[in-house]
Amino acid sequence: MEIRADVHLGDSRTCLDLLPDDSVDLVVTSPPYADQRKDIYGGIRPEEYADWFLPISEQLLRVLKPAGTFILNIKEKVVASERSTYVMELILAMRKQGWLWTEEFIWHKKNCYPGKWPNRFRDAWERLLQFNKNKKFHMYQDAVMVPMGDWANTRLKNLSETDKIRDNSKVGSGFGKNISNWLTRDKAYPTNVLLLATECGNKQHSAAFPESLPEWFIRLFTRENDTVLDPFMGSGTTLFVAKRMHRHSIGIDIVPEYCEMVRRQLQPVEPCLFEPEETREECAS
Amino acid sequence: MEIRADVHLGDSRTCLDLLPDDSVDLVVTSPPYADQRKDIYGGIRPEEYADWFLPISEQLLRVLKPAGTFILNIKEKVVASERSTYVMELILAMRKQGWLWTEEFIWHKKNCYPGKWPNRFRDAWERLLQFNKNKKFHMYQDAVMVPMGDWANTRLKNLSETDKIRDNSKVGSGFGKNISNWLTRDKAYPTNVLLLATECGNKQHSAAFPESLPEWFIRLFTRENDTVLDPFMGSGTTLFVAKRMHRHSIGIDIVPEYCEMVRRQLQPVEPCLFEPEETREECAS
DNA sequence: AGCTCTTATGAATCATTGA
DNA sequence: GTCAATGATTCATAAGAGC
Repeated sequence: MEIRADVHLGDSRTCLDLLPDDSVDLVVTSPPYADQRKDIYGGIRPEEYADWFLPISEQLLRVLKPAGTFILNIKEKVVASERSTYVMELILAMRKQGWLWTEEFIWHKKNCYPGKWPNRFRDAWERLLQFNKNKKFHMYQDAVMVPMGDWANTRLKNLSETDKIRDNSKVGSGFGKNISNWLTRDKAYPTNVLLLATECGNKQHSAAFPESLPEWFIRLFTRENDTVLDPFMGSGTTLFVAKRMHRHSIGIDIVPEYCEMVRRQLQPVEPCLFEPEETREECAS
Repeated sequence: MEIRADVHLGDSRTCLDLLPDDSVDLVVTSPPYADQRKDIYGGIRPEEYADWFLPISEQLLRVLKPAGTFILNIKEKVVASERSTYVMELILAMRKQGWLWTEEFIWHKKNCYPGKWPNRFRDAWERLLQFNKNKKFHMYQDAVMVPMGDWANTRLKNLSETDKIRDNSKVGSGFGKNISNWLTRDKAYPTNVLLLATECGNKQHSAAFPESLPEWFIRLFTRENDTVLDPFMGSGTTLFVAKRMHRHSIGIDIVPEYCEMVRRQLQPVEPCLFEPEETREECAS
């Protein structure tokens, strides 16, 4: 079966109209935070954030399947020495819209941004809010099991001293490329805290989250041939991960350059081997 | 100078009247969560939680010094498959009361309670909400610095095995015995995520937080001879830590047994050596 | 392959300066 | 006075080079 990956250029406030009701199994996205990156997205002010986002979440509620899940990655910024309250106000408003606020996962960032201020420490965590349409939803817990403490004990001997000291609890994070290779009897269920590093690669999108983040939620809330939606696609991390995991995906972004770039990278690489030079260059870019 | 540790038996809603204005440097407490421990505290329903807590926070706002800090350890429970919103509503209400919501620290629990549910993972984190009266408050950041990664990398190899083991797992959360002995250039400021284990001791109080938790905030927000208040004292962890760190402390609890127990344990142990048998027993209990 | 060393950089925050 | 732009500050991690 062919795995689809559709990229739509446009504003999620209008583009989501195109999607049919009850057609998406998982929405996972990281919208622009309030007052951030105003050069690209227009910069939503904290006090206007809920009003800006609610029409979008209303559409998401429509296109999501009854047993589907919506994961929202967000963090409030500091305004005048206080944490903004717009995320809390958004949660309260989305519940009135009909969403269930099922859970709040924490992304504990191993390598957060440096800095020093007189009355504040470095911010090392973000929210991963889970919303659902119904109390019953699909959750494939076995797909994200992590190696047990025993594994960590034996394996940790081979790690550097730094690793031992700074991070001696590998269980509970739930990440790793080779999770599927571990045997069931050696695995445990993870917690609602995700301990992983921010991406350090040279992504052109200024706020790309690490691949392991959508990967974990796609694994947890979908199966093969399900459909994943990211209404703020950005550099396309969610779509690439979904394709690799054999899930259909839909991405929406308002920036033409992102859409072009993602479309290009989504094309299969293999055919290039049999095509003339000039085409090969385009595929390789 | 004598370090005071006062224990008041009674309800914080009325007992706090006894304390003068602007007299406390730090409030750190873990109140009964909604609908928890109803056998002891009466069990506050989630929808009534803010109304129940607001008179107390109003008193705390009064007794706190202008440059003081209020740390509130709390986590919403799950009600009907959803996270309750009473913590968010409390934050919004306290801001209207005059509090500044300066920061939200995360307590990342290394060893959280085991268990398995069909649509939920283990809860491995709690909120540590920081409130202040003013934008300017006392914060002694140097007191909680942690060794740097590079330091661990290069220097630890030269330490003995004993030293390695003894210092294990203290890094990253700002805890440890000899932090003050390390040179300034080898230390880094911590983040707003506290990675520490839940206490495994056989405390009689059902919700005792680990000593390192109040210790960290006492170190960060007070100096010696300052005053720390815990309006929900419980087993008295905050008071014991404060006394050990040479801070005055005030504890309030509605349960007579807790008050008696804490008063007993706060008495110095040395005099028992010169007292008759029956008194010694009481001190030792 | 392993190990060490170097380097770039990531949804930051505050104080100050300028419009 | 309010708002916007700039500079100073800072550290864990991944990736890559070199041996």
